[in-house]
Formats: sequence, structure tokens, C-alpha cells
Amino acid sequence: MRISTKGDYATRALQDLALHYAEGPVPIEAIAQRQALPARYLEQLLLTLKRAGYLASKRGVNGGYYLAKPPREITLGQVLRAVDGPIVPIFCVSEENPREHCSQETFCALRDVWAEVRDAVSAIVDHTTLADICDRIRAKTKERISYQI
Amino acid sequence: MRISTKGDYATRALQDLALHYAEGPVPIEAIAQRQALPARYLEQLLLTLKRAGYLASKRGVNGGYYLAKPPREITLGQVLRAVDGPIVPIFCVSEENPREHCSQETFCALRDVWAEVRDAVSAIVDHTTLADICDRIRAKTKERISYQI
DNA sequence: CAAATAGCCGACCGATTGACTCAACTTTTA
DNA sequence: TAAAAGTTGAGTCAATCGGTCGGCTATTTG
Repeated sequence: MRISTKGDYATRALQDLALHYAEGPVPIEAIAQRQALPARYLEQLLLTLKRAGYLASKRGVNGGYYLAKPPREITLGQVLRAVDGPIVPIFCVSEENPREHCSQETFCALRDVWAEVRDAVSAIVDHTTLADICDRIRAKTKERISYQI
Repeated sequence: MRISTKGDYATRALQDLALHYAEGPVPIEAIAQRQALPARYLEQLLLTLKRAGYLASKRGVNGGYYLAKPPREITLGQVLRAVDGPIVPIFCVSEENPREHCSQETFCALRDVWAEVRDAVSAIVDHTTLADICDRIRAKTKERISYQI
């Protein structure tokens, strides 16, 4: 049960873009620097996310990437699925076709457990938006500052 | 977020052994046949599970593997961890050391989400025992039979 | 218009790792 | 003593992952 680096990098990049929402386009290089990610690789991920409709971009000088929708309307689940495909712990419990069968089904109760796992994970990532992430970060930094006083 | 084939095979093998609990040792080949798993590969997994203390074995004619504890005392979580290591969606939220830090922590709220995911998955697999699995299968087959009447 | 900036595109690539096999050995029982 | 079955350690093989590169196109600014 691992989040791929794709999912990791993509969510981190979007977290970054959400924090800089409405500040105009942010170049890949800037995101890569702040989040310590390989720029050329990130390029691919952002392109995928653009094609999926979560990002928009502007070319040329002062260009870069920016969120195509407000942070409140983008969930982590959407991002993860865009770069990694459906959230499926095992082949016999696909998201699209939950009634798909596997040959062993009659004498297998594991399938139900994997389905529970899939639903639990989906529930979390599908209800967490980029705005939630921003809120949490702001709360954290505020807390940190008040401690320092 | 995938269950590896190791986890898949191991849990299926133990589901099988639980269904045949207290019937004496079951040879690898029998498990492999019933569950349609590669025998030589399964061999390795069962050995790991034995070393982890969940299985016992008997050599020679009429030998085989059997559960080292009653099905009620073995959880899916234990089996998964035995063959695949700790359930950790991403490096920065290890199970052993939940307070481990990552460099980006201050401006990252994703870590908390991945921790939620880890806990949700763990909760499911840690409270499901082999006995639960058996119960569910028995319920299913009973249901199936009553439908057929 | 030219030059610089920055996204777009597709190919490529090496290393890990995941899934699986094999040969040879030991133990046990019939 | 032969056959059955677990034990051990090594080896194979392909695919995927994580990442790079070259060169293109669009946009802006001087």
C-alpha cells in the first residue's frame, strides 16, 4: 500500500500552486525549487494534470502553471487518479465496475475486505480538497508563530 | 495504493488453511491447486509466515503447513506486514516512528492525510481475523445454497 | 524584429523490484 | 529404502518506475 512518487509529487505541486493561488502563473522551476522536486519530471506530471483539467498554463515570459479551478473544487483523489489511475488495492475490486467477478469469489471473503480498504482510502482522499490542505498549513504556521512569541 | 501479489497470495493461502484448520498439515501443492497459485512461489511466502510465527510445518510424507494459532488470533494486518513489511503509504509516515520528520513538514499538510490513510487501512486489516474471513465465507455459501433450493 | 523565457512533446534509458523458477538438501514416514 | 514434503539460497526475467534529453512552439519584452 504505497502512494507512488507520481502521486506524492503531483499533490505537492498542487499544494504549492494552491498556496500561491491567484498570484498569476508559477513556472515549473519555481515549484520544483520550493518543493525540491526534479523539474523535468514534474513537467510531465503537470502536463497530465493540465490535460485532466485541473491546471491551466501560460507560455512565454512570465508564464507558468496555475490552478484551473479554485482550490475548494480540487480533491486529492482527483489528483491521484489523474496521475496514477484508479485507486484499486487489487484487481478484483475495480472502482469502475464494483461488481466485477473473480474466479475464486465463492470461497473468498478477502475481496470484501479489499473493497472496504478501497472505500476507506477513497473516502479520505475524495473529501480532502486543496483548500483544506491550505487551511491546515495556515493553522500550523500560525500555531508555530504563536509558540515562538 | 495496491496490495502486492505477495499480500494477495499470502492471505489467500491462510484463508485456505483456516478453512481446513484442525484437519492436520496441508501440503503446499494442495493449497496452490485450490487457490490457483504458483506453488514454488507460495513456498517462499509460507516459509516467511512460518518464521513470523503464524504457521507451523511438518516434513515428510503426510506433512504440510498448518496454522500455528487459532484463526481468531491471526489478523490480515499481521499477515500483510509479515510478507510486505509495514503498512506505510509514504516514507514520511512510518508506522514504527510516527513522529519521524520530513524536511518539508512546515509547509506540508499532505503528511497528515497520508497518516489518515495509513490508519484507516490499518484499522481494517488489523481487526479482521482469519476467523472472520471463515465466517463470511460460510455465510456466503449458506446463502448461495438457500438460494438454490 | 530578435532574443529570452517557459511550456509542449516524444523519445529514451537505467536500475530496481516484483514475480517467479530451479537445483539440491534434509527430514519423516510407509 | 524410496517417496513425500518442507528448507535453502541462488538465479532469471520482464515490466514498471523514476528520471533525463533534445528540440519544438508560443509569448513577451526591449
